[in-house]
Amino acid sequence: MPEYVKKCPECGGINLFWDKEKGEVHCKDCGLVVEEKMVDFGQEWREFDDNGSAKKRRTGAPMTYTQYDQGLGTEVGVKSDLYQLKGKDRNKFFRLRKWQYRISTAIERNLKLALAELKRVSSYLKLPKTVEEEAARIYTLAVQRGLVRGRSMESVVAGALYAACRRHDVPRTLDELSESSGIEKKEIGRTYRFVTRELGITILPSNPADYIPRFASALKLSAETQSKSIDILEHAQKVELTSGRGPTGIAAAALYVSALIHGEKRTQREVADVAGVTEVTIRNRYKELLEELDLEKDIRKVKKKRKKD
DNA sequence: AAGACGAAAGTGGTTGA
DNA sequence: TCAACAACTTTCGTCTT
Repeated sequence: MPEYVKKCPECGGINLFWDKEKGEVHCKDCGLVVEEKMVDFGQEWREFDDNGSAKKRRTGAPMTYTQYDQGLGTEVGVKSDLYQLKGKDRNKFFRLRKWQYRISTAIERNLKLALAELKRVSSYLKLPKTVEEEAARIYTLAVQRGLVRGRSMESVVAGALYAACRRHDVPRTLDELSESSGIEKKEIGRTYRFVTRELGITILPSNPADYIPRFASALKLSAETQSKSIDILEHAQKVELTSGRGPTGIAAAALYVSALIHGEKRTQREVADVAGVTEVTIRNRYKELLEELDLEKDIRKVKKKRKKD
């Protein structure tokens, strides 16, 4: 059973499908993405009160990276244990404790703040839990390696989120991340590259097809147009038109062409806006697509048809 | 008049010497 | 570290619908 029952505003069908992995709800009948930014109904595990919340929990939290110490804190000895030691050992123990305390509080304080920010941005973009977890993991690693030094915490959070999105094939554009985090696009890109390189995270170039449903829905295009554009993309990939190019531009061009073919014309500007690229880029990709994939005949057909009407 | 097209110059990033 | 380079953008003039 779906979490809620709702009708598709486009076709009235109730065959809505919640793709938790991508954080999108789409209609299986017409392909409309009804709500791409789902509210997360999941249990809220984090606690924001500052007074020893970890100890006050009634139940144990699941092991999770969105918890600043993964829910499994370690303390070096408790006071009462210390009195069993003597002299040097005891001093050593105190020193250790002090260091442990200093390091961990510094890191923890940072993580606490950062994860709150991460959570905020993530819920603004309505990212799925898995992505949020991944981002938190990446951020935690980054802090432990001191990669945040010299960079703003927020930008690293944004970078981690972006990386996590990419890894989970839940593409959000840099623009979207930038808008929701208030960090400049360049900066996010920079820290994203830095962090992934330093942590040795390999990220596959994102697949243009992943962007199609979202763009198509923003443009209110039919399901046929959508699947046609995915066909085009697959074809384009075989001819190696896609490598080296920005995935959003290609996705946008494919969508533009297939909309044209299906008589659901959108202007280049409209498509460009939702895809976050310029008309020029669409034109360039579009031209390449036409050259390589002999789609001219399809387009001519549509044009003739339109003359008749 | 709006949209499509293309040329030219500029930007930020990668790569290779 | 610097220069060449590719992709993409911005801007602007021209053609098409």
